[in-house]
Amino acid sequence: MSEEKSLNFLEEIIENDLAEGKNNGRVHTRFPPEPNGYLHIGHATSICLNFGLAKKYNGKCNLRFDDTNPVTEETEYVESIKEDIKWLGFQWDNEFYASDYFDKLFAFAVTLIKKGLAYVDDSTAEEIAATKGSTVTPGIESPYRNRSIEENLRLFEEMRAGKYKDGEKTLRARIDMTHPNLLMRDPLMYRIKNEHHHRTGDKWCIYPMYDFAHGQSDSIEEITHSICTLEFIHHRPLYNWFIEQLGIFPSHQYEFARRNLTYTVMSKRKLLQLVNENHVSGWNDPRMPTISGMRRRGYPAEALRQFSDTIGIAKRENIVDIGLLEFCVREHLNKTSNRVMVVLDPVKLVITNYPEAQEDIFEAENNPEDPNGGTRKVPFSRELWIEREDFMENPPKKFFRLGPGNLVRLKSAYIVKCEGCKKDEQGNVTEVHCSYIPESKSGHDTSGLNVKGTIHWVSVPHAKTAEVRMYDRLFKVEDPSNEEGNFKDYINPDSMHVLPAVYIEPELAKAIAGERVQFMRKGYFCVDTESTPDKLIFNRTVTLKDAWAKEQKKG
RNA sequence: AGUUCGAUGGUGUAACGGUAGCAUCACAGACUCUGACUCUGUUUGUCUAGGUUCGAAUCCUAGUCGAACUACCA
Repeated sequence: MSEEKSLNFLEEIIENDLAEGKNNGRVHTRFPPEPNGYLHIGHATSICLNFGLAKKYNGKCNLRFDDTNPVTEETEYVESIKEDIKWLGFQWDNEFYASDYFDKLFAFAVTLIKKGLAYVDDSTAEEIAATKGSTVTPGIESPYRNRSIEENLRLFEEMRAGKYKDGEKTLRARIDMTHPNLLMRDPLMYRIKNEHHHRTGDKWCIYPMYDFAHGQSDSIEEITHSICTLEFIHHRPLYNWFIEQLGIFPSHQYEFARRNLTYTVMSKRKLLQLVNENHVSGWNDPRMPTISGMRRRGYPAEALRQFSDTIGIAKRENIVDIGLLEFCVREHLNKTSNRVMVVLDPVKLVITNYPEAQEDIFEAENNPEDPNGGTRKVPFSRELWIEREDFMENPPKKFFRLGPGNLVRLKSAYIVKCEGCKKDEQGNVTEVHCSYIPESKSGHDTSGLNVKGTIHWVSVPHAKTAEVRMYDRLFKVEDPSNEEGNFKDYINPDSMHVLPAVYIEPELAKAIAGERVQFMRKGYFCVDTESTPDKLIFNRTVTLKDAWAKEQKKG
């Protein structure tokens, strides 16, 4: 019996609408990005919401690019957005562009002019701002507000025909300059931009403002539930006003609070800065909170969807702990990724009683969480690489790894007993010496020994190498946008640490780009897109939880 | 200051007048050929003050705190 999961507030609205027979039981949502940047994890939430709701209620979801500003928009962004949505596991029912509606929007504008509800204004941007008023003072009506319908019609046609320069004239809605909602004080509908548009080319030199395009675009597509973030709540009365005056399909807008994440920034403006100023390698840098960055980092789409589902949706301010995202990533990766042995910070282990010419080939389980995960062959010899941190000459009480006299299991191989180490003049350990117990062979252990610690290793003569990029949080503080000064002052200088040549078990050399594995006891890693068979590159997706590190911190 | 929205453990989210629940985090323990995973247990919360009611996180009033709005951006 499955637990009845409680509905979020949008699902409640939809179920009420359905119960009342609104829109003939139709549910139609849309995801409306502006193609001026790459999608980030916040968009992922919105995508999961819009596509998820459509799916849940047997409805449809459009992808619509809100491309009303030719200056900032590019085809590159359109392509990346489509790729990200598909990768997340969603397919849109229709692909539309606000620019598809430029003719209709122009006609809407003409309709409003004819109703005396829009006028051409010759005021400059500064004049319009100055007469806007404020939250406590009313605005002042433009001297051009009462032009005749005929004159407005003529001037608007002239605007379209290219008779005027950028900024010389605008088309404004004629609403109420004393309205408490600043957006209702004769908002701009059209502005002149003699710019080439990524889709309409040079057909237009006037472009509708977002506010004059968005609501009507939803209406044209007969979107039943227009879901957006909270900051558009003040725009809703304006969208409704346009829809009512035009007498077109009444889409209804609902707002939710955007999700913020700790240790990162989410605004496109800030992300663009990180890219342009080379704080990161690009929009898909694995440290970026973009969908493409997370994909490259190795975050599975399932984890992003799970995360979106877990954090839910509401209308209150929030900042979600990035640990929650990392939990979702680990949870999925734990079930799906193969285990391999990689030594990141090596020191040599010599098994003094193991013959020099000898080697063993062990059969190691790929994934203990997956019964069908299969096995792989791992070669073993007298000399192995192990992690430097897995040996201590004077270990503390709860240290379960190698120290003089200690017994430790070499994963998938033998139990060894530590006999000491070799050091250089500076006192650095150069070799750890052990003896192995032949009866303790993995899978055929008759030694009767029970050891507390297990460590990973790579056979020295068989080892291959790879570059590993150890990623950490991009920022040092939880909420960089809310700190004193510039958010860039809080960039974590150690957000990427490159290990040029770590030792990997030979089987791993076959890994291909995008492949995700668990480096045993170290974390989840993913083969980077820049990786080649000659030069393997791994990105650290996320660490494993580390109870020992925590124990040490306690001191 | 005005308008609008909001306030439940550290974080996120439920409870729709009737036992404050879930996830994560933290802590303790069990298990372990990954100090992972898994399992068990524990701590921590209704912004404040009044009111209505047998009963209030929920309804009412007042206050407090937070956010958004004053781009020819979206």
